[in-house]
Amino acid sequence: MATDRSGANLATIAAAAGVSVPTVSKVINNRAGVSAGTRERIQQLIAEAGYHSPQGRRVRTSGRTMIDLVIGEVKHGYAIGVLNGILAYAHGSDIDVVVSSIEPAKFHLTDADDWADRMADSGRQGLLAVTSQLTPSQHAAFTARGLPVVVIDPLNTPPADLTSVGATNWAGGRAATEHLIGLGHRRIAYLGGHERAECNQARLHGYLAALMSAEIPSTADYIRSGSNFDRTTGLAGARAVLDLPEPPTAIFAASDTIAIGVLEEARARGIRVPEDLSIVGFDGTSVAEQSLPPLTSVAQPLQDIGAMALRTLLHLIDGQRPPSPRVELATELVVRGSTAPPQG
Amino acid sequence: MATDRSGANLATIAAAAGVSVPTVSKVINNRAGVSAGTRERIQQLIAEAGYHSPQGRRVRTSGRTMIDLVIGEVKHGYAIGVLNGILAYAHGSDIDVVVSSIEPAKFHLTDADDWADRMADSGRQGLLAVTSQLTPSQHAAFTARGLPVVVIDPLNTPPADLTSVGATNWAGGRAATEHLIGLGHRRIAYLGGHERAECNQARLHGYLAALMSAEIPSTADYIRSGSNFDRTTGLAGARAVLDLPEPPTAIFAASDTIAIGVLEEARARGIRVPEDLSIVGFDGTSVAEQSLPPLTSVAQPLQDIGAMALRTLLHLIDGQRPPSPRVELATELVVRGSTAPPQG
DNA sequence: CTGAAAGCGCTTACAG
DNA sequence: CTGAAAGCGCTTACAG
Repeated sequence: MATDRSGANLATIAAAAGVSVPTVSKVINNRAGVSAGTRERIQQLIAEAGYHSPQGRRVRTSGRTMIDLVIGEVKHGYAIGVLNGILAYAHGSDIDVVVSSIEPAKFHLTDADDWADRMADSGRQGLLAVTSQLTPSQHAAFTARGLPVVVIDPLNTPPADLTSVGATNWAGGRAATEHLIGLGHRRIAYLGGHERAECNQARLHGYLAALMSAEIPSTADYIRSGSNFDRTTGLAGARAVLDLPEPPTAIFAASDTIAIGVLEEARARGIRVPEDLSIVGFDGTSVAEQSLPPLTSVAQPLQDIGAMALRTLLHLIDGQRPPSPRVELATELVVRGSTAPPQG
Repeated sequence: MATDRSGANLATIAAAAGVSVPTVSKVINNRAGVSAGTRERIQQLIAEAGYHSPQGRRVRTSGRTMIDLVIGEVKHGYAIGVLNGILAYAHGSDIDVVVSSIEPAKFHLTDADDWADRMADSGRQGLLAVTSQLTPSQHAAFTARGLPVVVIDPLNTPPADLTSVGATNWAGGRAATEHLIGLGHRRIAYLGGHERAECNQARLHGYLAALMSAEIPSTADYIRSGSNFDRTTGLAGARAVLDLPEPPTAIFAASDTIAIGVLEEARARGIRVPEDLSIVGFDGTSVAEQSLPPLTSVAQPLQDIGAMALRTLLHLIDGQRPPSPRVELATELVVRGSTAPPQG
C-alpha cells in the first residue's frame, strides 16, 4: 500500500520550498497572499511529497481506499463499458468508488476547490473523470491537496501534466479508413463527435493519414463535427454530406451512436446499406452488433480502459509516477455487415 | 438532526467535568490511566455535549450524507435507468453515493457484518440495493448498526420489515395481457425471469388475473420462468412454447431483453412479428424502441423508481418512518409494432 | 490516577 | 508578497 512518505507535513514542504510554514498553509487552503510563482512551486512539491491533511491522513491509515468518479449520464455502451470496467476492478481491489453523475461538458463549471476540499475531508484519495472537461486550475485544485487525477477521453485538450487513459484513436481512425479504401471507396466522409475532444481529433487525423497514404485528397465538405457523439449528430451529418452534389460512398462515424444516426438517415432516404453506402462506427458497443445491418466498428476495449484508468490512479495515489502521462490501449476493427465495395 | 452544540471541544468538556484536558483526551482515545468513575462521568459529558473529533466535525459540518449502492453489472436499460435516477437525485440533493457492482444473485453471500462495519467506519449512513438478494440476517446486520436499507426489485421475497420500492408489476402484467386479449388473442404465453423474484411473481399473477377475468383457462405449458431476465431466457422460452403442438399466438415477456430473445427466435424460424406472433415486453427500455419491429412494452418509470428509493432511504436516515414498507410507482403500457390481432 | 508542561501540526492576525 | 509570533486543539511523556 501507500508508500506513505509519511514525513510529509507543512514543515517539510516549507523547508523543501525554502519558504515558511504559513506560506505553505496559504497555498493549501487557496488563500490570497502568495505570488503565482511561489504558489506553483509549492503546489509542485505538495504533489510530489504526497501531502495529506490530518483528516485525510486519518482515513488513509484507517484502511480502505476511496476515490471519486465523475461520469456523465449513463446512456450509451461507451459509458456502460467504462463504468463496468472501473467498478469491476474496484470490487476486485477493495476500492470504494463514489460516483457522481455530471454532464461532461459542465464539469469545468464545478468549483474544484470546494470539491477537492470535500474529497480530502471525507478521505477520498483521487479522482477519475470520464469524458469530462477539466481546466488547468481545476486540476491544480486537486493536486494542491495531494489528490491525483486521471481522465478518460476528456472533451478538451487536457493540461500537459494530467494523466489520461484511452484507446489508440489515431490508429483506429486510420484502420477504419483503410478498410473502406481497401474495399474500393474513394469518396469517404468523416462524421466526428465533440469537435475539440482529443479523441475526436485523433480519429479525424487517423482518417486523414489513411487518405494521404492512398493519395486520396481530403475534401472539406466530407469532414464534419458535432457537439456530441450522439445519434442526432449522425442524422445531421448524414443529411449534410448526402445532400452534396457528389455524395460520399462511405462514411466513417466517430462513434457507434453517430453511425446509428447515419443508418437511420440512409434508411429514411431509401439508401441501402452497405450496397449504396458503407458505414463504419467507433466504440464496438452492443448497438453496433444489434443494428440492422450490424455495424462494422472500431472496437475500443472499454472495460480495460476503465480498469486501466483506475489502476493508474491507484498507482498515483501510491506515490508511483506512471511510465507515461498518456496510456493508450489498442483498438480493433471489427468487420460486420455495414461495409462493402462501392457499386458502379 | 444533531443539535450541533458547536463549542464542544476537549477544553469545555474538561471544564465541565472538573478535570484536565489530557484526561479527557485519554477517555476519548480509550487510553489507560483514568479511573472508571472519572471515565464514565467524562463519557457522559462527551455524549451530552455532542463532541466530535476534528475529523468528525469536518465531515459533519461539511454536512454531506454518504450512502452505499449495490447494483449488478450495468448491462441493460433497466439497470441504466435505475442508476441514472439514483445518481441524478443524489446530485440534486448533494448526496455522495458509493457504488459497488456485485452480481445480484451473489449479494446474500457477502459478509454483511463486515460490510456494515466498514460503512459505519467510513461514515456511510444507509444502503440501497438494486435487484439484490438480502437475507434477514444481513438486513439485521445493517439495522443493528443504525444503517437503514431500501431495496429495489429484490430477487427473493424480502424480509417483512424491509422497505422496498418498485413498479406496479401486478397491474403491469395484467395490462399487458389485457392488451393481447383485447386484440383477440386466446393462446398467450408468459415467459418470466428469475422465478422467485417478487416482481416476476407479481407480473405472472397479473397475467393470470387478466386471463381469469376473460375466462380464458391458463395453461401450464404456456408459463415458463428462467434464471434471469436476459435474452437467453427469451430464446429458450420461445423455443419451448413455439415447439408445442398448439403454440401461442402471443407472448408476454417479463422484460424487454427476454422479449428480444423471443423476437430473435421468431426471426430464426421465419415467424413474422406481429402477423404470426405478438410480443409484449416489460420495462420500456430503449431496446424496445429500437428493435425491429419496435416492441410493445410495459414501461416502468425506472428513473423515478431510483430517485424514489433514494428519497425513501434519506427519510429513513433522517429518522422518519416511511408511510408504507412498500412503494409502487405506476407502469404504463406503450403500444408499438410488435402486437396485432391474431391471423386466422 | 491525575495533570503541568512540552510538543505537534496547523491556522490566523499582523508587522515589514 | 512574506514570515515571525501567537494561538488552537489535541496528544505525549513524565512528574507527583
